[in-house]
Amino acid sequence: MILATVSKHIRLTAEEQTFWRGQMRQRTITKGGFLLSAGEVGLYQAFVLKGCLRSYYTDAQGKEHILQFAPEDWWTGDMASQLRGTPAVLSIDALEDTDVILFDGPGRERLLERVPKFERYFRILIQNAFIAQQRRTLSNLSKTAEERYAEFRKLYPSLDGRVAQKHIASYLGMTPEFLSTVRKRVIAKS
Amino acid sequence: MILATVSKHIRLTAEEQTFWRGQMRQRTITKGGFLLSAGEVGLYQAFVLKGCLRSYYTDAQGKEHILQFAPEDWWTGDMASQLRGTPAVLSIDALEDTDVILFDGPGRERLLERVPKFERYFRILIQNAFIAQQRRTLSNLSKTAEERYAEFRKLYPSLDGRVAQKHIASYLGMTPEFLSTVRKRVIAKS
DNA sequence: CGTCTATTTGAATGTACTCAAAAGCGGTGG
DNA sequence: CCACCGCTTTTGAGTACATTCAAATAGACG
Repeated sequence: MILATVSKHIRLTAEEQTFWRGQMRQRTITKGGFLLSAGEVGLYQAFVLKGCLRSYYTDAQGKEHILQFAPEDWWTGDMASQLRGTPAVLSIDALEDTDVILFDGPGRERLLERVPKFERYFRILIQNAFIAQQRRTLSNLSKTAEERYAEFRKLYPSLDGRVAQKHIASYLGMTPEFLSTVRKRVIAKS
Repeated sequence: MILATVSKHIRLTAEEQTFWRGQMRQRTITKGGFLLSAGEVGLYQAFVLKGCLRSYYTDAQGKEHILQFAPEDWWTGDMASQLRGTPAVLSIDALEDTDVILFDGPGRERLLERVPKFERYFRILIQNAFIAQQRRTLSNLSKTAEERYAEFRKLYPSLDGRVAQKHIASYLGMTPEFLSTVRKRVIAKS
């Protein structure tokens, strides 16, 4: 559950937990449904309880590039858009029927005001996301396609085989055809 | 100055400013000198007052991959290492004689304890860094070498021509030879 | 079962890399 | 002040990795 995740980083009183719950809404997104379409303002950050979302960018040629998968216990959202109220660059949709908990900007602000400890929680959350993102940049710069695929399987153990290969290819920045040949090599080795 | 940068995001009393100053140390790193060598624990986050640092990763084949340039007004450091006390993956050295302000972990904790508003400052700081890092990942996935170089010139206007091209190539994930040909094309267009 | 989409396979192409050599540039010492 | 040295950048030829396009196979879902 989400409170278990939160309490790994900060300790909350019963009253604070209640308030926290009051600021969030729950929703189910059916497979193929959207949490956010590029161009809208991304009102929510979402925590995935069950299922899997993907956030992606559609380039000028109409190609989709997956920035992140968000299976169970991951947060996702277009942070730049929510924070600054600008149109979202990212789209977010569901690869499976997915249950999420949603946080809007005002809800977060109310929470931060009432329970300042959450500043810490959010800081740690984002810090970890940032560190992970840096690692990914370094991977892109220094690793071969084969190594990156192997790395993906470690990062998202539950997703290999669960999401379409063309999506994994998109996340890794290669064509599905090429990933197909890479897989043969990687799997042969393991 | 750094306090100008800080006060863009949070308001500080004179007393808080004094306390903040007390937690930081200033240092000069001469060209070629190191703020951090991979393998050590990265004790500091650095704010650059003047000059330019680079943080980079050295891969198994001994190739260097630049993660970030930090000219004036940028923060840098190996966050994962500082936070978790693990050996740094990154090295950080000076491309020019560079004046920095240093923050160690305990200093930051004291500051957060005494002036909790800084949670907010650090959160915003990291949030922006995270958003920027996501943008870079998307660039790597979706843009051509030419477009990425053009983007670099926008992101670091002061650095093109100021740092060696081989370093820019390393940051962009291409060979210096190839960047050289890319430049010809990009500059011809502008 | 049949249809639609995803994955695999293969051939041809292009983009970026390696290696090698020439040209440019900056600093240092004679 | 100029000549030389070392390092960076440019140029070019040959190569490798990844892409595109096309077709065949396999899987998923109604």
